Amino acid sequence: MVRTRFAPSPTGYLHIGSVRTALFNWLFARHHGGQFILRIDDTDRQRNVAEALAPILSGFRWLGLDWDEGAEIGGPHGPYYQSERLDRYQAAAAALLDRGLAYWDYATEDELRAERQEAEQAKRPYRNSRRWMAETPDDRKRFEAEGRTYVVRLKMPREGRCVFDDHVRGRVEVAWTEEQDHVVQRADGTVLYNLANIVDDEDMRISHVIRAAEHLSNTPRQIFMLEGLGYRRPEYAHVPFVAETGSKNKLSKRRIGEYLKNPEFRKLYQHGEAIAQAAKLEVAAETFNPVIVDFYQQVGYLPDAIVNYLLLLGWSLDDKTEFFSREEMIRAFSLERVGKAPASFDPKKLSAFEDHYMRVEPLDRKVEMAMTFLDRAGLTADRARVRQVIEAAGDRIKVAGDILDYAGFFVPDDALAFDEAAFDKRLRTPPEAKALLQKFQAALNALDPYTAPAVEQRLQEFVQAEGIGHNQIIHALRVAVTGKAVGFGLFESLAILGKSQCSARIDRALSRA
RNA sequence: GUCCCGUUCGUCUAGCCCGGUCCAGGACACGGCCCUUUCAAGGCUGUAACACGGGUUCGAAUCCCGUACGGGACGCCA
Repeated sequence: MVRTRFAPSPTGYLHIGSVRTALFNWLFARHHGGQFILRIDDTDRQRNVAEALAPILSGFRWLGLDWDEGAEIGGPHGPYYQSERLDRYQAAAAALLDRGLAYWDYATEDELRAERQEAEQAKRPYRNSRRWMAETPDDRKRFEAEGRTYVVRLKMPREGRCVFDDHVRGRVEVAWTEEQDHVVQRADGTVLYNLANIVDDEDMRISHVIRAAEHLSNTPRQIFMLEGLGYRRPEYAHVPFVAETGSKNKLSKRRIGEYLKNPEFRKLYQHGEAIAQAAKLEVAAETFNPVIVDFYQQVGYLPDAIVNYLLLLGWSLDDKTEFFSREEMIRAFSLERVGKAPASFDPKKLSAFEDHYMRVEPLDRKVEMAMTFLDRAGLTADRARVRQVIEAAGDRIKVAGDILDYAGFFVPDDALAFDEAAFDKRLRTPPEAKALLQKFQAALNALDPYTAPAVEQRLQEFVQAEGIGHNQIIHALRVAVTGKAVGFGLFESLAILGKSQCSARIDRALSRA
């Protein structure tokens, strides 16, 4: 039975690279008809775990990555919060001591530092001297008589090699001499990640550990412990980290200032920022960041686009296929086709996926998404009109928040904002503009029905009768009724607004000019 | 410093394990033309890469060695 897991720390945000790892775990489990477990790597010391966890769980739900056991839903192998599992870890630490695989270390930090420095100066690799190692009650008494406190350290092998197979990297061999006597339990009894991790994986019957490559070096010490404790050895797959745009550095949320110097990254960010402003979103600087999944959720990206993009971040099926439905990706996914090199986060590519998915998104769903953005922006929008605008805008709406580019269709006529530069250029500057517009307004007002084709026909007749070019009327008309220099089809725009609104807006523009 | 890893068009990548079908395929981006009331979109079309140096071989993106560059891990963090 395949069982995979993802174990986020409750940090308050979901990093795009983490989601990619989670997605691979999810896909692998689903591909094999197994289970995906969402375990929470919190610690005793953390406060407000629920609060910090909420955005993470919300991100998972939004992306459609459902879990079979874990946070909020429980399951037969819980508890799924590390903070509630301390007794299990302590029992494991005790067992390691019992079996001679770990020892009580009474060294002070100063003593250890001195040893490290000494090794460094002698240019030889540091290795714990085990001078303050206690393995018997007598040893312990002696050290404790000196007022020392202890931590529990692994008594790592000092010869031979650790060998394991990795679904991504192939066979991995590490000399045990490369390994330190790692601490597994602190003086206060709490345990460290590596121990907690193997205990959890054992208890939760995890069959495949799919995690970021930075954990590769944790693997030998984990294998040492789990074999000593008689646990099953899971299969491993270490997937490369997600790199920055155009570099090989690990993508980090803190370096956003740096990333904004990249034109493509900045474009992605500013687009989102404009939407957030128009929609009056209260965004936290902490999470309003294209490195964090929240960002996409907030400005109205489609989860399918994000997931499809993330899938190709380090995985590919062949040399052609790019688009995968959930079913297709579940069927096609395999660890063997995960690449070994870091994959760079590419904002352009992500936008391209978003474009594609938005294009095939059913109209009703787009209307639904757009409504929430209009709502937040404080615009009272009629559903039928939203639908018309979305239809007319077509693929100009790349993310749901883009509906706010067409806010002009949802404001009262006397509140329409004009693009001043366009207004000057099209209405104030050309000497004949006002007269033509006024004349055409009269022609439009006589029109019935007021449909896009009818408006277009009337315009053709008008330019012929007047002996003018299209350009002499079209631009002025667009600015007058939409306030903007650009937009979707002018005739559709007029038809959507209707005769009375168009006429009122033209009146207002004329008096203003 | 020690150990491990990576390097294919501007970008993301396929191909590498099992050498010839690769004068390297796809996508995105970019250029040109067409279409066009603006902005998009669409159609056609084009530019563009095996990090470098040796070796093995009839033949190397693919195998071996070295160099350069980049990265990751080296915690009483997770």
